[in-house]
Amino acid sequence: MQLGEGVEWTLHVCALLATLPEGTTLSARRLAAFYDVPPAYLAKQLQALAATGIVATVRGRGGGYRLARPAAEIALLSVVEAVEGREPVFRCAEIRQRGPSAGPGMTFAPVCGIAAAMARAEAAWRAALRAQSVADLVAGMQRDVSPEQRRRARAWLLTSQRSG
Amino acid sequence: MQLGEGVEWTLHVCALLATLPEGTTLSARRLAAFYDVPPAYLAKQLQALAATGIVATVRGRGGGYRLARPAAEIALLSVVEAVEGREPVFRCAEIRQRGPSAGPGMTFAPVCGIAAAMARAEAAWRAALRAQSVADLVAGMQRDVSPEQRRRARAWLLTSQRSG
DNA sequence: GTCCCTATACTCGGATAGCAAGTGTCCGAGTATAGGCGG
DNA sequence: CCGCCTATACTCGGACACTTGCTATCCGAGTATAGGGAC
Repeated sequence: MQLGEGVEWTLHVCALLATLPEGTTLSARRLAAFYDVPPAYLAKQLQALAATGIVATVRGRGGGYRLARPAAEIALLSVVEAVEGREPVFRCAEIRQRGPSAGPGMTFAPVCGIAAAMARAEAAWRAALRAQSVADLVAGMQRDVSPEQRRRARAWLLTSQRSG
Repeated sequence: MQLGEGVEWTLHVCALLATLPEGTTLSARRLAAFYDVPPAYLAKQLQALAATGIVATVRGRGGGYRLARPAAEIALLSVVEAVEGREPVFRCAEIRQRGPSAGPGMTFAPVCGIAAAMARAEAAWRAALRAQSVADLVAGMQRDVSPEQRRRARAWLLTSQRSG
């Protein structure tokens, strides 16, 4: 079981978009060049973010993506769910109700105990993701990355788009 | 992202094996019949459990599987890791170090902030799974399932193996 | 009747196909910009 | 010189191939049992 690459990509993108000046956007092509990932595939992942309202899109020449709301109001859980879907990680097929021991007229507990146990763990995972926001990521990066490197990245992002 | 069916199957199997009398075993064929799942595929999942020492195997006629240690000492995390693998759910490809902004001589934080955030969530998930044991599953089932149904299932499990 | 031997039936274990979902790509719809033209 | 029109270039968005890993299966290795035969 593994999360798709889109999760890592979109989280990085959200953190980067959060540092943009107001009213600015970044195109999928430019973002893909910045991270050296397949442009078309990254665009597909960003579509999912746009569909759930995490990022807003500006179409046409000079358009691109920007955060739809403040970074502090975007939980990591929202991004993960947007890309990976909202369905639970553990799917209960109710095998307890199958087989010879499950004859007609048999009653079962409303929810399978195993499904409940897995759901508890999953709830802890979701709670941890819900407690962290994109703003936290930005804060962490601004603490870890040197100012020189931030300046360099910012300069590249502001260069003409023909260099991509 | 979804866990394989093997997780649900093996958890049910562990809970069932925990209720067996000492010195008894259940074969993969019999377990598959009990839950109405593909026998060969269930056997494959049980191999993973045997490889990590969760269940012990008895080969030859009349053999089968039994728990290798008390149910209270088998955390759900052990079962999940045995079937799904120990690799982290979120894989960090270090895309922060790629692209044009990552020139030579650039230094990065020891761990990516995004990877750290995802690791925190995953740690919460693992902790919740580690805090619950197979014995807890058994206790929950004995509380929810009616005695009549338990008797019926037990009777089926003790019947001759030719009826499979 | 008792012991031993053999054949059997049942078990686990790993190697082998099929399929779904994630991965990657492409082309069409849409829009702000840039340039040219007319007034 | 100013405003309008058109062509363009760039953008997002959804539809179409490909690859990896999950799903499912089969056959071989191994062992306790059951039965028959010899003593």
